Amino acid sequence: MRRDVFQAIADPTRRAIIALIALQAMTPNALAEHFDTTRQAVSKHLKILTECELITQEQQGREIYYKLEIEKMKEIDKWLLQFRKIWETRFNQLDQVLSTRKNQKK
Amino acid sequence: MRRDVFQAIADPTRRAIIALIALQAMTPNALAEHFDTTRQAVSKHLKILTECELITQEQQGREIYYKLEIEKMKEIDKWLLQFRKIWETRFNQLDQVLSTRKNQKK
DNA sequence: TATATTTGCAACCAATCGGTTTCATATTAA
DNA sequence: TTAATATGAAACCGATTGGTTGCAAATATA
Repeated sequence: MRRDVFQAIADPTRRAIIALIALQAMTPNALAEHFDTTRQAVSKHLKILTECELITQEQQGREIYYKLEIEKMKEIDKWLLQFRKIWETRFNQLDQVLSTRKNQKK
Repeated sequence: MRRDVFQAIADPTRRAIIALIALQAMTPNALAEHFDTTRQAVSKHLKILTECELITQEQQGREIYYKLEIEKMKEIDKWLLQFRKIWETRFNQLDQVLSTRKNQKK
């Protein structure tokens, strides 16, 4: 069972769940109201998100509040770093082109 | 056929392909040497990456060089933005706690 | 021209995915 | 205590995934 952050955010419903509970912790029932699926389907998504430690649960009576583990989201950011370096370099190169043109105008 | 950037980066082989061609454009054969699969499997991954416009091809004789469209990678960065806001805010909050403690020491 | 190389595509396959319905369990309210 | 509510787990299902093998087409080389 491959279960990592990248596989977790591949599904649009899971991305929406993440975005929702990023704002505030929510119960499966409350979450399910936002989607066109059954509560059980949402529960399955929550299970997957829990398995890759993107979310944690907090029991409150018979309700369970799920909250985002924002630290785990940084893993994606970390992977992106290598590419951000590239596109920032290209931006700088473009910057140089522009400033060179400016100098030529002088 | 759902085909977006998030689904594309869900597979570890595809993430590796992206990382490789980020450094320099490569042919399917050259890429396949880096993996424990057939060239055809790599070709399938390239097709998926092409479909979501993460990579483009450039024919050179009978060889085809695939290169990364770094701009498309920014879509992931863009989605991450909403969460980066949160974790930066939390960092600032921690910062405030630390500076408050400093003041208390005075 | 005949042969080798590079590539994409089609057909097939087992495993996984995302969904459903049904059911069991735990907690709260009447 | 009984009924309602909130939840997770299991069994099932069709579609998709990531892989394979075999083949056809295009280009380069002998």
